Amino acid sequence: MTTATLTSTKELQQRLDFFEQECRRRGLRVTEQRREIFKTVASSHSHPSAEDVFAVVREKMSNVSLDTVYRTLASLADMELILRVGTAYKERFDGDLRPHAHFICSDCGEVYDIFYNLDHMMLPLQEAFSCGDVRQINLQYKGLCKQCQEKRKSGTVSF
Amino acid sequence: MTTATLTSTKELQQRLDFFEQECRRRGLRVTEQRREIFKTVASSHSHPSAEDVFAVVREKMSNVSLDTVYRTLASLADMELILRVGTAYKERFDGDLRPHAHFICSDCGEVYDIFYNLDHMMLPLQEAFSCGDVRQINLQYKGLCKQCQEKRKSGTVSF
DNA sequence: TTTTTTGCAAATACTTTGCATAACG
DNA sequence: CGTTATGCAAAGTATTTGCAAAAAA
Repeated sequence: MTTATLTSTKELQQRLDFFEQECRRRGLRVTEQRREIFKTVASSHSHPSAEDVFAVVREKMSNVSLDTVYRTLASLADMELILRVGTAYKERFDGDLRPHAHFICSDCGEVYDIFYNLDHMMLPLQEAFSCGDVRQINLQYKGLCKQCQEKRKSGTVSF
Repeated sequence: MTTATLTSTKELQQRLDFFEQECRRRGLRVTEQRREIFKTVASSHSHPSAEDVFAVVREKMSNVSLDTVYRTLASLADMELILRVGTAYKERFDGDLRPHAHFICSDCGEVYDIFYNLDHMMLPLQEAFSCGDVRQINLQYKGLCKQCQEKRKSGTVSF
């Protein structure tokens, strides 16, 4: 299995610079909390939850609050500076067992089917099997659905 | 975009038969609630949430409870008769923006990185773009990690 | 100085659990 | 009849929100 190279100090600094640049570009203020929260996720290789991030950041900033961590993680994900492993929405179920992918709207959470031959998705399967017993392959395309694109254009939402 | 064929009555009946067969094989009782909940998800094309399923089932069985729906959906997913669109765990974040896939354990929720060239994942992208503006591709392999496999073997958990 | 962000506390959503009764096999 | 599943109510997690004070630009 390919091992991830640990992020170097130089690389991390570059990412921090880009983070600040992106904040400024979007008119978001570069606060100590945002910087620490971003640094924590950017340098972690363990896919931390909000609570995990909170625990780490708390060691440096004893007064940071959990809701700031939630708010910041959400905005960092919106800015595409970090990724969500899941979908940020309540669980949904699918009774269609035919192989297919999903488009998931990151604004409204709507799920659309994408039927397509997914045989080539099986290629990394051998890699995956080194982690455990693979029972299901889940291919998701995340982004903004047409309706939410329109809403952002016309409305006050300005992300 | 390829359109899903609506599940025919015959096909649905076959799936219901298989559902009963699977319940019996695992020593689970075939109750009216389980049958209705399975039928609802199996014949839906809208990726319903637990609440959605509850609302539909309630029309036929006015006294069904939401916790039964939750319990049944969980066991149907464990039996692999239906799929979870998400991961059934709290959200986790990833600071590594290099393209890679994830193995996610359906028992403990642990996430493992799978580094692999994902260029061929881009193929269904055109399909996905008909739904909206794709910002991220998420490839998940779900199953049991090695540790949880051991736990099931040795312990009392018998799914 | 003006506007955004934070921390606190409280509220909300979603999901799970204990227990007595009902229902399956 | 013995065991499993259900419904009810209550608890438990995860996440979000309103608001006054603090901090960035």
